[in-house]
Amino acid sequence: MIIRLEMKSDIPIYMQLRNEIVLGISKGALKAGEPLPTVRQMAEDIGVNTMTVNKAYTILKQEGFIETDRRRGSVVCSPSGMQEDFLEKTEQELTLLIAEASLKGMKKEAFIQLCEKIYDEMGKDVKKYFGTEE
Amino acid sequence: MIIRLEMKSDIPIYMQLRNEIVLGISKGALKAGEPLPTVRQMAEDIGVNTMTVNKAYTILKQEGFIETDRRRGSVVCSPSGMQEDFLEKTEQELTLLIAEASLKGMKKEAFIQLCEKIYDEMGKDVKKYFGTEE
DNA sequence: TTGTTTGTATTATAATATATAATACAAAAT
DNA sequence: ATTTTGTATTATATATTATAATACAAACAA
Repeated sequence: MIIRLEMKSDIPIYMQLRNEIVLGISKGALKAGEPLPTVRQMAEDIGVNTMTVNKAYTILKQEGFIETDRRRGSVVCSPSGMQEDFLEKTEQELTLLIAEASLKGMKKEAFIQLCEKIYDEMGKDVKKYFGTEE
Repeated sequence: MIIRLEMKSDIPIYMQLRNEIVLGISKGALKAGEPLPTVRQMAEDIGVNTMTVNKAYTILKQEGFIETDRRRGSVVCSPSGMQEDFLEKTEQELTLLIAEASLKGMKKEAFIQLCEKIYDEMGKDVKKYFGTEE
C-alpha cells in the first residue's frame, strides 16, 4: 500500500499516516482481517520513527478501524456501526466544510454532486471491506 | 456574535476562532461589509491574546473571507468565487470524511441527506451574505 | 527450551507550534 | 494632537511533535 506523506504539511505525520490508512481501507487496498505492516516495517518504509507510526495505529485502534492481534500484529477491523461521538464529529466537520463551500458560492446541488462522485468512486472498494462483493 | 472556544481541544485557539467566524458568516451573524470586532476587542471578549486573534484574522484574509479596511478595521468580504486550491482542499477533506463515514456503514443516501439538512439550515442565512434575500 | 517478532512503554532530547506579555509603529480617522 | 486600526517586534513559557535508543511481556517458531 502506498502512503503519501507531505513533510511540509501543517498536519502532523502521525495524523497524515492515520488518514492515509483510512483512505487505504476505503480504497480496498486493505481489506477486513488483513494485517497492516508492522510498526517497525511501516516506520522503515516511510522513513519515520516507530513511535510516530505507533501513535497513528493507536488512534486507528481507538476509532475502531484496526485492532491488534498479538499473533499477527495490527489487522483491519471488521465493519462496525458508527458511534454517537464519531457521528457528531463527522457532522461538525461537514458543517464547517459546507459553510466554507457555500460562502464560496458552491450551490447545494454542486456539493451533493461532488459527494456522489466521491461516494461512487469509493463504492466498489468499500464493498470489499464489507465483504459484500468479491 | 457568539464565539465558542474549547480550551481543552486539540485544535489551536486561532483555528477554532477562524472556524467560528466562518460559521458566523454562514449563519448570517455577519453580513458582507459588516465589520468584525477589532483584534483588541475580540481578544478581550474571548479572553485571549491579541496576536492569537490577529493570526485568525490573517488566515481569514488570506482565504478571502474578510479584508482589512484601514478606516473600519476588519470587514467581511463580498462573495467571491472559489479558487482552485480551495476547491482542492475541500475535495480532499470531503473525501476523507466520506471514507470515514462509509467505513462506519453510512450509506450514500444517508450522507447526502445529512448534507441537505445542513445546507438547508444554512440556506436562508447564506442568502443574507450574498444579498439575495432581505 | 531458545530465539524471534509483535505492540507497547520508557527516557531523553530536539525542534516546532502555540499562546501570552509588553511594547511599538504607520495609517487613517476624529 | 489624539485615538484607533491592523500589524510588527521581542521575549518567554508551554505544549506538541518527532526522533533515538532501549527495554519489556506476549505469542509465535525453531
